[in-house]
Amino acid sequence: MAEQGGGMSGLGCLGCSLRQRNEWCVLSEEETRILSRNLKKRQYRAGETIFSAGEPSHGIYCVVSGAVAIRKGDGEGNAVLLRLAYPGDTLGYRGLLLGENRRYSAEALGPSKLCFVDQTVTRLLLDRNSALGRQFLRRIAADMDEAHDHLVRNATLSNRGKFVYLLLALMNRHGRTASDGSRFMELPLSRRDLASMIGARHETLSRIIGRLEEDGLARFSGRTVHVIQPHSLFREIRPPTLLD
Amino acid sequence: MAEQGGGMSGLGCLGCSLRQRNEWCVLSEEETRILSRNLKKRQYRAGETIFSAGEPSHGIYCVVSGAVAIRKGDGEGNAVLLRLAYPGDTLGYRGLLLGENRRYSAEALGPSKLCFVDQTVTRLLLDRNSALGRQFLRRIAADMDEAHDHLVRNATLSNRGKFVYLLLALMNRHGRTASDGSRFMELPLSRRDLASMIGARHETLSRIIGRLEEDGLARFSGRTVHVIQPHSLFREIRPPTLLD
DNA sequence: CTCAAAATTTGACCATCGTCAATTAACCCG
DNA sequence: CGGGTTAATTGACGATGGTCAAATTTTGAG
Repeated sequence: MAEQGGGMSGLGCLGCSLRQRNEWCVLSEEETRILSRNLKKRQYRAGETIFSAGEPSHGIYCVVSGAVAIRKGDGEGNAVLLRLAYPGDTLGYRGLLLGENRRYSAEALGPSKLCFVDQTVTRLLLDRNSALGRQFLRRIAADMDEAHDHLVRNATLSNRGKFVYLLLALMNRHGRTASDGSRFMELPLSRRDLASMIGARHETLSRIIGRLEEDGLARFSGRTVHVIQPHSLFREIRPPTLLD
Repeated sequence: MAEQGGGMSGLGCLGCSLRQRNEWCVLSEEETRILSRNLKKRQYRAGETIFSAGEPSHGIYCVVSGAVAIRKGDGEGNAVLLRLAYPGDTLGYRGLLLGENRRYSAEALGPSKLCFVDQTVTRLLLDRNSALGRQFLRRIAADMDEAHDHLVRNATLSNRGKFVYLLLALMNRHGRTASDGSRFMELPLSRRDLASMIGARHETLSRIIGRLEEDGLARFSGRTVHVIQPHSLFREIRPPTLLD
């Protein structure tokens, strides 16, 4: 039998700290118990596939811990890493709403826990609690904004700019600040995946990384990155157009 | 007093042919009347701004006729044309859901009619008819898919490829087929806007267009485009990887 | 620990793209 | 219709990015 809930043993979702921060927060205590009883929590190994593009949607996933890569192909072998999902994020709501097959794949980047909520349960809860629907609307609207911002950056920035932006974004999630103000992190992605996130070849990314090191903006060693002066990176993508 | 409804005089929204095809189709006759009484229909001239990024959202817009450009800036003067909206499309729902200011601008490309529905009315209807919320969810989910596809294309295709794709998409909306199978259309956009849609400079677009003409794939004259063999254009973006 | 496979880096080379500048064409207001 | 402004094209050139190939490093299975 699958473990239930997100946190301490018997409490189920009620004890899940994530509940405060995602759409399920509007559920009553009883509704939360329904959710608890009907979800399947599962641990994924690094690299394991959670679901794949093209297969039917049976429900949604909620990231509990770890990080998940959202990949989408163009039908010709080329696959792009669209975004990363983190604890509190909900995946695969599109199938729930449109009843279509999955349009992208989800893969655990490292060891990750996800909760699966079947369609029937979600629909039941959506019917019982209209606020839940509103929460989903907000979630999607926010995702939409993010996608639009992404589109604008892609149209505006050079590959180097896009990568710098990506680095800063990853740093926000994965970085730690040292006592001297410099920041460092362990990259959750291979170079190939980093390259696919900015729509460039991995060879190109290698060179971009090389140039960033030459320019003294960052130091790369395997998956470890040190950014000495985060400010300098910011300047890269926010050029001194007007006085800032 | 603003005109009401979308079609023949007294019928209001009930007579609006668009209603069949957008989210409002789930409203009852009485709810539709409420909608009719509370919307403001307005004609916009070519180039006229419907709303601008940064200003507060007071409601949503429904495109009745014409075409609308959705523009989004990156905060540094660079503005990108994200997409075009056509009759039946709903604009600006994000503000309704998140209560935030507009994140993009909307501008009439040619003479266009739009209906404005105030927040309070939309919320009233959303409360009365829960199916309406579901419709909005579907709408946004579909928009989301489109945005993701856009992201994948941007990461995958060259500028030429992106432009060919754009041409074919515009052809679907604006094109007519001649007796010999060739297609032609009047472009709804300036070269600059076309360029910004594919994230390229207008000089680059000029050269892409030049090369497409050299290659005999299309003929451009002002805003008129002739595509002799639509198949050849398709081949551009769907290379003969495997046997098709 | 060892070895093979996969990932990453590097080089060479060419195509594409952006920038600056100059020209030409199209458009709008009066 | 004219004049001025904006849009579009073209050229030159440097910068960036993609492709192919080879070398090097890292990773993972056994």
